[in-house]
Amino acid sequence: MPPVASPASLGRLAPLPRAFFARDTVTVARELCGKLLLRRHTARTSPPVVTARIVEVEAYLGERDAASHARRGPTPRAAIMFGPPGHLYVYLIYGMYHCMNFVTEADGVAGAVLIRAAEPLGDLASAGARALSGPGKLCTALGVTLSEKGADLTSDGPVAVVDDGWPPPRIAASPRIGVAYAGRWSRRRLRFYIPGHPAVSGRGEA
DNA sequence: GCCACGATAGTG
DNA sequence: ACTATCGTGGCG
Repeated sequence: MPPVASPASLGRLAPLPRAFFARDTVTVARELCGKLLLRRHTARTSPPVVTARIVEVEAYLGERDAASHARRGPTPRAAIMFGPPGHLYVYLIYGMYHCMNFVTEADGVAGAVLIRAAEPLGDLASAGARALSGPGKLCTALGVTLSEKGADLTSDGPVAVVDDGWPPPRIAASPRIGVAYAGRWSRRRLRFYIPGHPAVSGRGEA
């Protein structure tokens, strides 16, 4: 793994712009692999910026995708998936875990990318976190909850994404996790990950 | 108003 | 394989 800049300097990199997210969801998902996640904490007790490298994501397409929360249209929970791209969609699952997604596609078109795993860097790594493997664990570690839902990813808000120039050696695809109920959509290869990366959840199979 | 059910993860 | 725990959305 190549050396990375200090967390402080990463915090000065420009967040990925709205145009990055305003594209086809699969394209955005693939390109998010290897990017850096910036979590800004406001509490003085926390470091100002925590960083992690995204190593696993899933694409959730619009209303036609039987595994997507958008499948029932713009309900109160999922309406944000239909809104402008570059915003954070957070939901509570099983009453105890949060999952974080980035809204994609043009305004009016539903789409989102679920962030499933990341490699802790900087202060997080120093704190002893070996991996942020699984969407629930990732949100717990970063302190992302429903109160961050709707945040703008393209400003210097609570969550942002930056490109530090690290090229993923390779990106693999597989069916999505935990969507067996979705019929043929459960078999589509819409999960993207960096094969062999230790932070990938489950078996990071090649 | 009710109630079954998760885009999960830790324990047995 | 079992289950904690609660917001969401389908249904009445």
